[in-house]
Amino acid sequence: MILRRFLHEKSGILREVPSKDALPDGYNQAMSNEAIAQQLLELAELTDYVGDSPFKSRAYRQAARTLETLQTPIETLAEGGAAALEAIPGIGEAIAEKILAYLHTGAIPKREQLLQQVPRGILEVMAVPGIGAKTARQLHERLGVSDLQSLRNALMSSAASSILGAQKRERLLRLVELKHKSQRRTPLGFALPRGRELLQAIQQLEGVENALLGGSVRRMHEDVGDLDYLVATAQSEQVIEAFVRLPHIAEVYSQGANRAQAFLSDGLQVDLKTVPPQSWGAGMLYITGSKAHSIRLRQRAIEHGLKLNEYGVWRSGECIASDTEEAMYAALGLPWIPPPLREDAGEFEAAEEGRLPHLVQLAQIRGELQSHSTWSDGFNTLEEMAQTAAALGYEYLAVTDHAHMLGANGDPMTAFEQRRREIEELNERLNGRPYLLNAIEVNILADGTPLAPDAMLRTAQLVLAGVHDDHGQPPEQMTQRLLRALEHPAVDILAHPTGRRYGKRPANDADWARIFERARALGKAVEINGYPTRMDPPTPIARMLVESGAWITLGTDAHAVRDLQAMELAVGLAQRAWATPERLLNTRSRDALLRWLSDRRSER
DNA sequence: GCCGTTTTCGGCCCGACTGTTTTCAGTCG
Repeated sequence: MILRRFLHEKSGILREVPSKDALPDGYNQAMSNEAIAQQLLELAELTDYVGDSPFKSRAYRQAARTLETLQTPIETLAEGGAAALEAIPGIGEAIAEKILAYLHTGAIPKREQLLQQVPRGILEVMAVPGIGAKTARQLHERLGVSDLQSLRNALMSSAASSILGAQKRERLLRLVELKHKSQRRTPLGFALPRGRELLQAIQQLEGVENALLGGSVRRMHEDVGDLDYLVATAQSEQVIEAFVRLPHIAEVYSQGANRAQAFLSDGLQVDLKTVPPQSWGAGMLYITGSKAHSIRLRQRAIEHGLKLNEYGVWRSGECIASDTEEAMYAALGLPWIPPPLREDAGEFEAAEEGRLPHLVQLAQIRGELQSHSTWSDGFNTLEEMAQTAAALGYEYLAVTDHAHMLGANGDPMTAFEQRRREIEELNERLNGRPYLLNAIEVNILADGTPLAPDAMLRTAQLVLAGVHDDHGQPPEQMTQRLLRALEHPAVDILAHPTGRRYGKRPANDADWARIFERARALGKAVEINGYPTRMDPPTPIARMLVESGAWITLGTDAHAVRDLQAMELAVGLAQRAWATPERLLNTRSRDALLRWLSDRRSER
C-alpha cells in the first residue's frame, strides 16, 4: 500500500531488521546490508525534508536498493576498503565513506547530524500518503507538527486550513487512521490468495479484456506492500468506476481515467492501472516492476535512442513494440527476463551475456520434503497428508514429524516404530502413490547436538535438523552450532536455516557462506522453506545458498493438508534466488532421491 | 551523490492524479 510501500521504499521504518540494540559487535552479514540500507533510506528522507538536492536522496535510495539485493555481506566487501565498495554500481566515494563509518561506529554521521535538525517524528509524518517533504516542512514550520499525534491534532483543528484545503485535510485524517491497520508488509503467502480472489472479481468487470496481478506478487517477493493490477480495456473509465465500487474496496485514495488507488478494509493497498489492449505487454512490464528494473530498462531505451513507457517502446514517436513482454524486451535487445529476477540485481548483465538461469518451475517438483502429521504437531493424519500429496501429483512425501514429540507420553522409539509400521502399511495400500518416507525433523540444541535417540537418527530414512529455540545467539556461536549439526553423520538436511518468522523474530545471524560451503563439501542439503510465515532463508541468503553449489531441498513445513499448497511459495523463493532444477532434490524422481539418500548413508 | 567509447560537468525514467497560497507543483508508483 502507499503507506507501507512508502515506509518500505523511502524510509524503511517498518522493515524487519534487528533493532540497533540487537546489533552488537558482530552483525549478521546479509542483515547488516539491510540495516545499512535502512539508514540510507532514512538519510534520503531527511535530505528531502531539509531541501537538499533531490538527486542526492535519489542516490541514497538507489544505493539502499542495491544493498538490499546484494548477496555478498557488506563486511566482506568492506575488507577491500573504500575502493571495493565503490566498485558496486551506485556507490561512490561519499556513500562508501558512509558505509565504512556505519560499520566502524554503528552510525552514519550525516544522518545523525540531520536528525538533530529535524523534529523527532517527522519521518512518520512523511510516511502518511500524500504528505511529502515540502508539506511536512510547512506543517512543522507553521503549525508545529512534529509527529503523528500532533499531525492528527492539527488536521482536526481549523489551524491547518491555512495550509491545506478541506478535502485534503479530510483525506489525510482518514489515511492517518488507516496507518494503524497497515503496520507491516504482508507475507506473500497471505497476499497471494487474496490477490487472486480480487483478480477474479476484476476479470469479471464489464469491458475488461485481460487482467493481471503484477507487482511484487508476480515477482514472488517474500512480502508485499500492495496488490498491483493491470487491465487491458478499451473502456478505461467505466472499468475504473466499476473497480472502485467492488465490495472489496473500503477506501478510494485516487481515481482517474487510467488509474485508481484504493485500500481494502484491513489497510492493504490496491492499485489498478489500465492500458489499451495493444499495450498489454508494455503494461505488464510496467505493472510488474521492480522500480529499479524499470529504471534500468528506460535508461537502456534512451541509450538506444528509444523511449520506454507503459504503452510501448517508441522510436521518434512511432511505437515499435507493445503487445507482449517478449516483444518489449526484444526491442531493447534483451531476452525475456522472468519476473522473480527483475530486481536490477545482475539480471541485465546475465541477459546480455546469455547466462540467464532456467529457473526451477512448480511443475518440475516431484515431491514434498518437509511435512508433519498427527504423530507430532500436525492437524491431519498420515493418510490425509498422503492423499493430498497424491492429488498434487507427487511421487513422494517425506513425513518429518518432530522427533521430540513422538510418543510424548511414553517411549519415543516405540512411537517411532508404530509410525514406521503405519507408513509401511500406507505405502502398500496406496501403491507408493505417493511413496511416504519415514523421516524426522530434529531440534538442534544450543551446542549443535541433534535432539533425538541415536536409534531413531540411525534408522530414519531422512533426517532434517533445524533450530527451534535458543535463537539470537551471537553469530559465531550460531555458526558453530549449525556446522556441528551438519557434521552429525545422521543429518541430511539443514531445515529453515535462519529461523526467521514474520512478526516474531528476525533471521538468526551466522556466517552463511561458511555453512553452505560445508554443506556442499559434506554432500548435504539446505532447505528453502516455503511456510508462509517463514520463507526461510530470506532472498539474499537464499541466493548465497544457490551460488554455494550445495544441494537444496524445498519444503512447505506443512502442518495440515492445505499447507502443502505452499510449495508454490518455496518455488518462488528459489526462483528469486536464481535456482535451477539441477541442485534441487525435489526435482528428482523417487528412485533418484532414494539413491541420493543411500549414497550418503553408505558414506557414514 | 553518481556517472561517462559522445561527457570529470551536466545530466539524472516516465507518466498519472490531486488540488488550487500553486493552472503547475507536489506526490506517488
